[in-house]
Amino acid sequence: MVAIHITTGSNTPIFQQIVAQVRAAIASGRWKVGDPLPSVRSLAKELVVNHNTVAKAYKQLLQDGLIDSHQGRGYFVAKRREIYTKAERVRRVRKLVQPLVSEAITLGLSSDEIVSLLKQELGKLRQSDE
Amino acid sequence: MVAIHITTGSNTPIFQQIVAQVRAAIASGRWKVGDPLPSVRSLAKELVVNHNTVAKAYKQLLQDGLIDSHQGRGYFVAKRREIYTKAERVRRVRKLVQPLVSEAITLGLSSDEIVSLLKQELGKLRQSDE
DNA sequence: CTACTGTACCATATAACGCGGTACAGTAAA
DNA sequence: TTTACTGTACCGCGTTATATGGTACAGTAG
Repeated sequence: MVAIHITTGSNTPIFQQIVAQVRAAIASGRWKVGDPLPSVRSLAKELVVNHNTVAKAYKQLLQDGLIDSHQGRGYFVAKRREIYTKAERVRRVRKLVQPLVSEAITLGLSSDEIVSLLKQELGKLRQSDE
Repeated sequence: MVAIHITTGSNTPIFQQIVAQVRAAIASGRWKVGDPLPSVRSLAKELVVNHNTVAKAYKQLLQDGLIDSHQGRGYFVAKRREIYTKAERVRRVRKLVQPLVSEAITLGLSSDEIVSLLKQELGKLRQSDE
């Protein structure tokens, strides 16, 4: 069991769906440092997609520093590294927050509701991160 | 002055950049109900893009119910309509919040920092909404 | 040796994106 | 009415992104 599922015919590319879900699995603590990821070929087989598509997703995660690769052994959840400066990390998150706020407000949600939803999602994470 | 600017060579399509910025302008209160949007052709000229690209963006915003169109007159910021049920709106926002949380956490931000960033962006909005 | 890993290619097909052009209907002011 | 704007709908074209299928090679572990 891998707990990754994709939706073909979606507006978001398959490889991005994989990236997002691996990222979520790591962020939530479901996958811990050192845990092996499903191999490129096995995950491709399970999702019924091409192995190149999975490889593309893993390549992205590797570049983001979220996973390590060991030729012949596989991919593993990486120890958290600071690949960006504090300012850069804040900048990146802000860039994600802005469209979220715009959409949520135009959808008719109140500020309190938005904050509440965020806290709710944050609450789903494990406290295991020091 | 229109206060819309795009970045060519970005990973996000031009028409989506336009959608996001119009949405932000409306959400922030900078553009109010009834305000005319720049015409398809004039905005296209200003951004140095094709008029079809702007039309595509406006079509999206029209479908989202954020703007009204009047043939021969132009586009105008629409009165807020509830085109989705409460549950559906929450569901949509949650779908946006989840990847944000994943990315922010894996980037190394604390929950408090994330909440703080959100509140900060919310604070930039006008209180003019009823 | 064998079967698994990552990794790197290649060619191909399809779709998305953006451009340029054309066209037509509605609106408003000269 | 004429003119100059508006939205709107096409068409074709080129470029890029996405995904597929195949092949190949190097490293790892039993």
